[in-house]
Amino acid sequence: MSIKVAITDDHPLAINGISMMLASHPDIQITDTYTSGTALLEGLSQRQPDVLLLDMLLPDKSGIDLAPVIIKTYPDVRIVVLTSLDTPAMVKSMLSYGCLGYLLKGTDQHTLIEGIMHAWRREEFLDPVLKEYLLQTMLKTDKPNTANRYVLTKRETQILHMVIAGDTTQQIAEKLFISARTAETHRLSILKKLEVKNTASLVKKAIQLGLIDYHI
Amino acid sequence: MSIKVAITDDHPLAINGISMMLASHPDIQITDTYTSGTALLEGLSQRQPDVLLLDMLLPDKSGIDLAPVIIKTYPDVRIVVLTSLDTPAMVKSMLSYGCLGYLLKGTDQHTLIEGIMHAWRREEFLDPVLKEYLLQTMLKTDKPNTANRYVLTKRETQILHMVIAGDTTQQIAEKLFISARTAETHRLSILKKLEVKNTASLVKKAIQLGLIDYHI
DNA sequence: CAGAAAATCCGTATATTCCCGTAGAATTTT
DNA sequence: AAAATTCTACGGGAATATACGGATTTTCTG
Repeated sequence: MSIKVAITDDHPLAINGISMMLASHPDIQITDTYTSGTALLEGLSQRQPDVLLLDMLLPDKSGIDLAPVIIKTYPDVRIVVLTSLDTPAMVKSMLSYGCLGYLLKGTDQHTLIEGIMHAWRREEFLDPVLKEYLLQTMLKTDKPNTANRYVLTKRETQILHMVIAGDTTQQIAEKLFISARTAETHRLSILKKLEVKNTASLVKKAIQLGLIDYHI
Repeated sequence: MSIKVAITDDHPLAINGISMMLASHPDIQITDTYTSGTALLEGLSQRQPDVLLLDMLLPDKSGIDLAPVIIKTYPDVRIVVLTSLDTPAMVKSMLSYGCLGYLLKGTDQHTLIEGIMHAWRREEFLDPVLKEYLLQTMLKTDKPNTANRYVLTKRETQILHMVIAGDTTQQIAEKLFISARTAETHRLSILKKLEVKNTASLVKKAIQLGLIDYHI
């Protein structure tokens, strides 16, 4: 038995660390490592691993965009999310897409291997630390069962980017050749979908969810 | 010659990776590893390394807050920032505080060791990738020499946090027992200091600068 | 202690965001 | 082809945020 594992993380340092943790295991074989979303998609078209360790924050595409595509195109690839992004909303989203595991980057060797093994057997597995944390969050909030996916439309995504770039509704309208009302409607839809009340929370949440690249 | 190196990163995985890269070097000795800002400060009060590898994003305190304190208290400790936060503003800030090196997490073994060596000799060292990138950014923007530190007062920082938490001016005023006008004035000061025009840009910039912790 | 910086307060005015709707056209899904 | 979703567009009104200018008290610092 040899489990083919691919790693996707924009930090070679992290890939290094993960590789070290897995190197000792006889049944695990690291076949590919990628540092960007495009590289990953390209590599997958060539050959598929059994288990894919996927980081959420990549330079080009976010994991939240990649996961659905990968699962649809390569249903045999089991995805284990391995990231530091640990908001409850994020975890829910990724699991609802069909990701099997969700590990935090602070995980230890034992948990990491356990996560990979579970995913390989197509069983769900959550980082124990995360499990505890989610439980606490659920207990504190009123709405326990909202499997929110935060799926924005193309237009909404486009406008979200412009909002975060600092454009006002008026400017957005001008740039997109639509009326300010329409731009406004989109902004409101985004606010509702992301369950926030104002622009400040919106920007924060969008960054939390990895919906946008906030660098530069 | 033995250089004592301490590592601070909230991800054990990253610490693992860094350790591996440095393990082979005969002159480098890893004396301490920390996963939080408080742990770091506590550890430093016991014993100080020659070189401190410091991540920007820590669970409790941000590197931008820690660096000035550490440099003031322990001037013998050379700080090398090792992070994925790579905005020009951020780099400028950290260097102006007295950090000697700035490396990206995507760095390779050779560069990492070079950075540590330079810092140990009290020489500045920038990741070559970052250098190139900064150059490009400088060429594109109009204002090349603004050594802006974005120093906010205590009150402003406090209010910035509340803004990003989603509070309105009114709510901030109520929570802090000040008039809405005052809260407003502070918000405007923050906008001016950070050179932005609206809340969306403010939140983004604050996160870029590492001024706030956007996790959870 | 003196001066500087910070925190507090206020008036007026405009700009922008947010909330409540409705509705036809285009696109995608079933 | 029918159903669902998305995109576009518009109105009225309330709430917030931004801009400009000025002023007093408190706190920090040399």
